[in-house]
Amino acid sequence: MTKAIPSQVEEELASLVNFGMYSQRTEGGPFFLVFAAYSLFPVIIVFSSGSGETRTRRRRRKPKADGAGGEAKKRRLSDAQVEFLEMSFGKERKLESGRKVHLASELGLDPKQVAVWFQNRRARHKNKQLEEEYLKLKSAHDAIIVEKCHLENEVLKLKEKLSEAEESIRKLSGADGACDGGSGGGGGENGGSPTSSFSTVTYHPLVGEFGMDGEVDLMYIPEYNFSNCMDWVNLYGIL
DNA sequence: ATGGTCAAACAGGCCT
DNA sequence: AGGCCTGTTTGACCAT
Repeated sequence: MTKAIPSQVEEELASLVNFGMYSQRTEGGPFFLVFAAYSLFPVIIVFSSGSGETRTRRRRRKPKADGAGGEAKKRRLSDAQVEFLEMSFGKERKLESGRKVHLASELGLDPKQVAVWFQNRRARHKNKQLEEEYLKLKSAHDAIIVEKCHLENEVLKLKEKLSEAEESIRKLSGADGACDGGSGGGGGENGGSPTSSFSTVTYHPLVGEFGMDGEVDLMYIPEYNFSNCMDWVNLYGIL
């Protein structure tokens, strides 16, 4: 039985509520900045679409007009009302029937309004949690990318050292090359060089040769095949 | 004027 | 059946 409030009641409530209705914007200053970050997170869309993708929602309604033909005005809650509701929400996020009625009478609101406020508040809370979760994952991801870059640099340095060492060995063996006969086996044409094994490594764009398997499924791996770690750094604006 | 953001309100499906 | 969740619409407000 969650029917629309009769228009008379609604008007009375509206007049009760009306008193500080627009003070929130005028006195609140740039409070909208608090919510500006909400639009930053495509991941939130991914999260939330996961549970509801099979639903089909019908298009809908005209603005509600009461029986007398008047327009139902949307009215903001006053600062005091919001503060009270926030306190209540802080104590308990669910709203059982008795508390709803009590809150409504305390605030001079319709119980339906209180219920709607709690619903919307829970939704905002959830969005904020998702946002925080996303930021945590992102910073973990960035840290891993940086780590990967460092490790790949280390690999490059080690490769250089290795080829220098190989060069020295070649020179030394060239010096007594007469002894090398024709067997050549061990070294052979691939030089027996460990570098060849490096050269055949296929680098995963994210985990490289270090295979951080446990982390992979947490990450977004793009199609683009990055040639080196600096591409990642540039892409993500890290370092 | 227009476009963006936010909260209030609504709609429809799901859950208990 | 009633409440909750999620997505959407609407209106108020602000910045440009």
